[in-house]
Order: sequence, then C-alpha cells, then structure tokens
Amino acid sequence: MTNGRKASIDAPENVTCLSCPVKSLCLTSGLAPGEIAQLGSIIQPPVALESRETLVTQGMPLNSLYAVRTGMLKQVVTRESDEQLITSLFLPGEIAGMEAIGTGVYPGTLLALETTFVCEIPYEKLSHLCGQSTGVCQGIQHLLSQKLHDERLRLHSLLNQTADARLATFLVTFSEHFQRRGYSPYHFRLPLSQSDIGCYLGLSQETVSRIMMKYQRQKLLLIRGREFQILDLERLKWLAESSGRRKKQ
Amino acid sequence: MTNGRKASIDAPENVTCLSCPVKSLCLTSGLAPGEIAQLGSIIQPPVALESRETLVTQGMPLNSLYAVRTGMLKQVVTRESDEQLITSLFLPGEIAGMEAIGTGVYPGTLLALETTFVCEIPYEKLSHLCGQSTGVCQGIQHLLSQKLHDERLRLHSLLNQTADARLATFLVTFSEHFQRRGYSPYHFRLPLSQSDIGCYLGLSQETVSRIMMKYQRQKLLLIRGREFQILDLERLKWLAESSGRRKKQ
DNA sequence: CGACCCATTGAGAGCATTCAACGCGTGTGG
DNA sequence: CCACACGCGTTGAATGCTCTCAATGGGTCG
Repeated sequence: MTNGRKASIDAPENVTCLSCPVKSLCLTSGLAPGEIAQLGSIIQPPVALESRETLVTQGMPLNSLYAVRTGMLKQVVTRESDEQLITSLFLPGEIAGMEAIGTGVYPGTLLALETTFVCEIPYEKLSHLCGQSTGVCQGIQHLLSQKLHDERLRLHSLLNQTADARLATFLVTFSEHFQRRGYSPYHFRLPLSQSDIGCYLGLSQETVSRIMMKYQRQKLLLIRGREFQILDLERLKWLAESSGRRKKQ
Repeated sequence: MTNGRKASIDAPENVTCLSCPVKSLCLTSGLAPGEIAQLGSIIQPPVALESRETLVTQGMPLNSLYAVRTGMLKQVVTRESDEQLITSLFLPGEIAGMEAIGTGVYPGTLLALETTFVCEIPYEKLSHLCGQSTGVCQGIQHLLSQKLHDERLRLHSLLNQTADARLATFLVTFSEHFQRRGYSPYHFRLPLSQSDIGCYLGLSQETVSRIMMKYQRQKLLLIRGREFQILDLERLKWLAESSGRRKKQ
C-alpha cells in the first residue's frame, strides 16, 4: 500500500511544515513551535501524484494519513452493490485518510484528481506522538470533531435543498475554500466531471449539466472545461441560501 | 450550563463503568482495566433527565461530554434561518457532545426524548487523561473517526434512496442498534414523532405517515403509538437495499 | 369544552430522474 | 489516414416520486 514513489519536489530540505503555504489549515494550526518541529520530524516531504493515480485502496490496512499540499484528492467508496460513492474531496491543507482510524482499514480509495502533492504522515508515529504532545492529540480530535459536525450539516443541507441550491452551495463552498487558501475565489479549477459532481451531490449527471447551463445563461458563471469563473458570487450565495425546499414558513 | 440536577439513581457506588450494561459500546471498549479505572474516576454517576429536558444548549461552551446509559437523546441544530435540523440521535452506549470538541462550543441543543440516564464526562478532565493514557486518546479518535465515516455513508444512502428505502433503512438501523444493546430487534420503542423522523430523514411528515401506513398494510410492521414491532425484518432489509434510486444498471 | 399536537388521507403541482439521441474531442487500431 | 469506440457534455420528452396545501379525526391537557 505504501506507494513506492519518491518523487519529492526539488529542495526537499526547504520543504518543511514551516514553509508550507497551507500550514494554517493543517494539523499544525495552533501548535507551539516545538510541537510543530516534532510533527515535522515524522511528516514526510511532499510526493507527487499524477492525475488519476491512486494513493490508497479501499480495504487496505491503515498505514498513513496524507496532508494535501497542492492539487485535489477524492475518496471513492465502492459498495457491495457496485455503487460508487464520492464521499469526500480533499483540498490543500486538508488531511485525508482519517476515516480509517476507527477501523484501522481505509474505507475508501483515495485518488488524485489532478497532479497533486501530498505529505505522508505515518499513523504509527503520529499515534505515538499523541502520547507526548497534548497539542497534537487535541489537534487530531479537533479536526475530526469539526469534520463530523461539518458532515452532519452538509447532510442536511443536501437533503433539504433543491438541485439548484445544491450546485450553488457546492460552488460557493469551493470558492470560499480557495479564498481561504489564498487563491482567487472567482476563478478556479475543479478537476471533476459532471458525473463526479453529481455523485458527490446526489444528483444525476444530466441535472448537473442543465443547471450549469442555466447558471451560465444567467451570467452567474462561466465554465470552460474544468475552469470555473464565478461572475456573480453574491447571487450565487443568495441562491444557495434561499432556493431551499423548506416547509413550515 | 452544568445542569444542577443530582438525581443519581439508587446505589451510586454500584454504578460504575464496570457494571454498565452498555460499556462495550462506550469509550471503555478495548481499554485495559487500569485505564477503565482512570476513566471511571472522572466519569460521573448516571443522572436522570426527564423527557424533553434539555441537557446542553446550542452555542454554550463545551463543558462535558455525556454517555447515554438508557433512553435516548436528540441533537437539534437551529440555523440562522430558523430551520430546525435533527442532526443525530444518541442511543445507550453512545457519547453525545463530541461535535463540540472542534470549536469548543456545542453546535446544537441536546435534549432527552424520553426519561434518560446519562453519565457526565467533564471534558477538561478527559482531555487531561488523554495525555496519560494512550488508550483513552485512541479511543476518542477511533470513535470520532468511525462516526465521521458512518455519517458520510449515511449521507449517501439518504441522498440516493427513495423515501421507502430511507424509512426501511432507518428501522433496520434501529433494530440492529437495539439488538447490539441486548434488546429485541423486533420490538422497541422509538420516542420520536413522525415530524422528528421526517426531519431526521429529510422527508415531510406526511410522507413518513404514508409509508408507515403502507408498511403496516403489507404486514411488515406494527406500530402502536411509539411502540414499533417489526414483523418481517428480512423484507425490510431487502427494501432498504433494493429500493434505492440508483441509475447505471 | 376548546386548544393543541399528532397522525391520516386526498388532490394537485413541481422537481428531478430515467431514457434516449446527438455532438464533440480523443485515442486506438486497421 | 480513416473508422470506430469511448468518455464527456447537451438537450428533449415522459414518468414518477415527494412536496405542499388542505381537511379531518383522535388524543391529551388545561
């Protein structure tokens, strides 16, 4: 399961957590310098994944977590009944593989949606570090707890929103994520097919297409291939909020 | 925030984690006896909540987690827009309040659906214990990770299932939960109104009613008030699996 | 007895799905 | 070089599921 690739980017010794552009979103957030150094000593330097390359395979025993540095990962869970679920997407600064901690087995396959650099975090060592550094221990718990609650909210927004609102929410969320990472909130790349988006949002691919078209006709968006340009973020946010389906006034 | 009630059930000294009927599902699962004793020293004896009594209020700072001993809790998240979401239900052996770890604030209100006994776990002390016992630390991480993945799967099953399948899944899940807790999987009490169930499953109350009626007509179920009797669990499981809405063969 | 919550049931409307056809670009093999 | 398959996206038509609105009745609590 350990991918044997060692394609570290140039100047590996410069590439520490301290110089990482997305460190504020990662585990290191809020740690004392000493603790960051400890973490840095177990986190591997970034490794490149090509587009479509798989990082871990569903069912394999937990070996490492992976911090995304650039690019994007998706987690695909295949069910008995052959259905494919895209249960989550990982952007720079996020840590993939944490769903495996509970059972010790990766519950889904992680694969790169575009060229992606990830930092491997051997779980064994991280777990050991937990016993020494309360900061690290709490950092992991905070991340997990936060994700859990986010997921609960996401569930309900998806359940109660129309397809229009789901797409709008999806786009706004990405816009905000990119903004938080220092990129433009108005222009970004989503290396996902319409099928992927549909799968992630619980919609059919055709519906995704229709709504994307509609939004483009309404001058809210401009899509060329996988490049998304948001022309009217305010209105998109408004759509995300207000075109829900909620009853009871 | 700490509810001043001290209505411990009789013989408090007998009421330790060791004698707890649902300990195998709780944090204590898989810990060494010494670690259980440590945990036991910080976990408060069970306290009774009346039906509809609130345990913690949304927005208050995290103070304690709560292990459910008997009864049931629901977590209600109220959004800006006044909508009420039931984001989760807690059965005996489950630990409520963990969503608050990430932000330090309870993201929702916890309240009892029926008479419920909970064991308070002061988070401050638990967090301190984490630094001393790797078992406790890992136990929390495992629980959180497990819940996170469960929630991701739940999201997708809700998104891709018809209302019929959602209800069937809901009932089967509860049946299994009760079975795992030593109760009958065929006959149990769900202290939820149809509105609550609808809210939890993303359905309208009327739809819940119609499907419940249909299932009773088909002799799958028998409902009297809040008492549920499952007459054909196999077929219910089959419905949960197969009446999805999935495309692509 | 009236207020209120909860559940049942009917009718109509709307949204999203499925099925289907088509176009476009890419890569592959004849 | 061309034919073809294939993935991806667009678009139309029809079906059907679930929602909303509305009316009704039973139960409980004051």
